[in-house]
Amino acid sequence: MIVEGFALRQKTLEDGRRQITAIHVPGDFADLHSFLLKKLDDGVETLTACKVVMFPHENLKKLSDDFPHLTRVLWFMTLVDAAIHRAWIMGMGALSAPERLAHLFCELKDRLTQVGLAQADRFRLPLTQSELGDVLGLSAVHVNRSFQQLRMDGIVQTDKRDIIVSDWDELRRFADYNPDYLHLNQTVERD
Amino acid sequence: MIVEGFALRQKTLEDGRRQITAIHVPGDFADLHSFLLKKLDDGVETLTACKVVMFPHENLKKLSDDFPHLTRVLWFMTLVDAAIHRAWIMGMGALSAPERLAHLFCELKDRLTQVGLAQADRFRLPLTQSELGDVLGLSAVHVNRSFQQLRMDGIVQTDKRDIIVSDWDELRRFADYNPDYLHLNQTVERD
DNA sequence: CGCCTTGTTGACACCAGTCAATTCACGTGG
DNA sequence: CCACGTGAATTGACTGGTGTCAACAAGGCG
Repeated sequence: MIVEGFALRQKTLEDGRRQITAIHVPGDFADLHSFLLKKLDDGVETLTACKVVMFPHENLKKLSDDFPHLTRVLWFMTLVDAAIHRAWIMGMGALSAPERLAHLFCELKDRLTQVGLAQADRFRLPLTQSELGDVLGLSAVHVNRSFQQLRMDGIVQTDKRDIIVSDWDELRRFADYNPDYLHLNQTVERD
Repeated sequence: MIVEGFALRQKTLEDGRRQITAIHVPGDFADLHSFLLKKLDDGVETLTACKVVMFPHENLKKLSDDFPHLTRVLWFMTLVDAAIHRAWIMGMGALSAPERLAHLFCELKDRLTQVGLAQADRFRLPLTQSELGDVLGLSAVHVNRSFQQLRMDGIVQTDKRDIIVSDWDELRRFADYNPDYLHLNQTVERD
């Protein structure tokens, strides 16, 4: 399923606590992981109106039988997903709340730029502060206070749901962000 | 590279903070992710004496050209890695410190049982409390206190580096643990 | 025996969660 | 056009979980 919109992947505990484990931006192959894992233990929820392109598992199976290179490209996409997971783990374990928020902004800026959905100084973030809390493992109130700190420090401005940053390098330094893990513009060699 | 021992995957920040993003148990294909991602941004460190079996990328390339089913099996293994990453994200964002520790114990018990390295009521955990802190995003001191709470609640005992649990179901309930994400015993269909 | 790593403990500071109230933005219906 | 309702953002007061620092105990090992 390829999504033309924003979607979230989340896990929910017995007592209602939930954690968002991935953010899918337009163009992402949202549940490619379910091709081989079959029953995926977490659910997907759309954030914005989404056009979805379905890809039946039989077709993927056939494709992976006949086109080794294309298979490697799809595999590569899931490996990038895993690398993003690791970056999030790093953020949740080692970064402060404002740093985590800043790190997420840096990542989304780069991912959205890749699909032409970010402007030079800003991008649209269709998440409420409460949802951001479920992404970062913070309470909604603390997300709000982290926002305020980034605004007071002058490294992030907001306008409605737009995130505005004039000096991305400053934000990247603040968040200790290194985009290598996204493997942007990398190609999967054919031979 | 297939490892016959314990190893850690970790990310390090500029200022020295580090976060462990994965624990490899004996039998894991430790850096299969680097096959297509090439430069992996995090490093691997061994915990115990390890025998390693190297697998050159050219061989993997050839294998994925000629054996679609085997390719899907390898792909599947990396998808399980990603599922484990998501479970860790869930734990770091939604669980308390003792719950996180208990959740990790449940996961390692199941993974070690699969390779015949766990006994019915215990398994060997070759990590210091400080390293556990870097896994769970906690300070070493707080890992120690979480240990004490689990011991006082009577759901975990320790003997040197052995983790001893008499009632796994109780521990699983405490940690809200569901092993589905490990996809144990699942096969990748050939046709 | 004495070092060195690991585990343990206490005191204290601070980051982050909770709860409740208020403001704000926005859409809807009268 | 305005009153109202709803969800989101914001604020304050307070609590509690977790980090930090420092000291000490407990083992493993040369």
